[in-house]
Amino acid sequence: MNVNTSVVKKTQGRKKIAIKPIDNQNSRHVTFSKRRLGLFKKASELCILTGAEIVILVQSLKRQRLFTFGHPSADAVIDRYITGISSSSLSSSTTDEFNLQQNNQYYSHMCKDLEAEKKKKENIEEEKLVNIDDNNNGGYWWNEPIDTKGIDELEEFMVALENLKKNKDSELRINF
Amino acid sequence: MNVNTSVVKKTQGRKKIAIKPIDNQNSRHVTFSKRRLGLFKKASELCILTGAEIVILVQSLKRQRLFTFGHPSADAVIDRYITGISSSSLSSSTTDEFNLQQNNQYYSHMCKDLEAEKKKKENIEEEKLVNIDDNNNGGYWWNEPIDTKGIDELEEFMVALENLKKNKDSELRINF
DNA sequence: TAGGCTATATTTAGAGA
DNA sequence: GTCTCTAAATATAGCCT
Repeated sequence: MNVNTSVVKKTQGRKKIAIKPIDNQNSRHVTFSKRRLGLFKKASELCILTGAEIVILVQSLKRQRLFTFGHPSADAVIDRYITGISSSSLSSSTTDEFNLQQNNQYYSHMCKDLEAEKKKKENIEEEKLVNIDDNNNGGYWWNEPIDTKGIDELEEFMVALENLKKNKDSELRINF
Repeated sequence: MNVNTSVVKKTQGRKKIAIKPIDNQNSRHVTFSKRRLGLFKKASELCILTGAEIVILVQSLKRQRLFTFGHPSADAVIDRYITGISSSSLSSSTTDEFNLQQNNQYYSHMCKDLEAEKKKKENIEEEKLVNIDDNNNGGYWWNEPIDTKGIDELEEFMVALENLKKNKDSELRINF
């Protein structure tokens, strides 16, 4: 009277878990993926709702893959972080253009298109940068994972970023 | 038969909102605070659950206040990001020590103590760094807001961080 | 290995203190 | 500006495909 009779719940639903390291390799990976996505979604909502500028770097423990989220773009905000300049509100198109170039080497996606993008993820290698809503909110994006072998590119990226930083006084003095 | 009779709901409960810029200054601030906290909490959970290393920079639009979250510490991960080094898994205590020093100039809190800390937030100016669980998970922390006037300190911090980066080859070659 | 599917665990909007 | 309280909106753990 229990095997497969009456109203058997299809799933147990979400189970309560303790916030402690997940031992099982597989579940940990699943959780990592799901929650990383959730985190980025929350971040994008915070961006849109409050106009905040956010950067998130997430590095997986095992795979050493780096995921980033940024609005208006990770490098723009990090750059601002590094230089200590808070030139306020909206980033100029000049800066954004620069950033787009910088980020062009990664597979990038717009926040709002996450759901759609996920469905054609197989073709992701082909895409370089998808920019959709760049007038109002400024555009959100995040990188696809860059495994350890891609670190060289990352390093180049950061070198470029640092150069940007150093030249900011003369070249990127926007509204500060 | 409606004013204040029978079962009147105490609150409307959570209302559904559209993800678009909040016009009302006050609600936007409230939302910013609440969701920023929620974001950091999610991040800390992701850290603990999957052992990921995370950095989050959040800059408010109006006040230009900078909030950061980091595990094992923002500077450590950013540094790794900058140098492009992914020396894997657990950070050495040496690095952590360094980071603690670096972060010491900010009001820092441990993730797990957020709830408790909030209650004595008034005394926050007095505290410098609260480190609680530094053996297993490595320790999480986030900064209290640093307004525009504190940018100088931030700049100093980043300079120190960059120095760390430059000297890494000779000084901080841990396990890479 | 990643994508659906519920049923719950959590988060949080709105209002008050 | 912050903290609490509630009820409803979301996020997501464990399964299954």
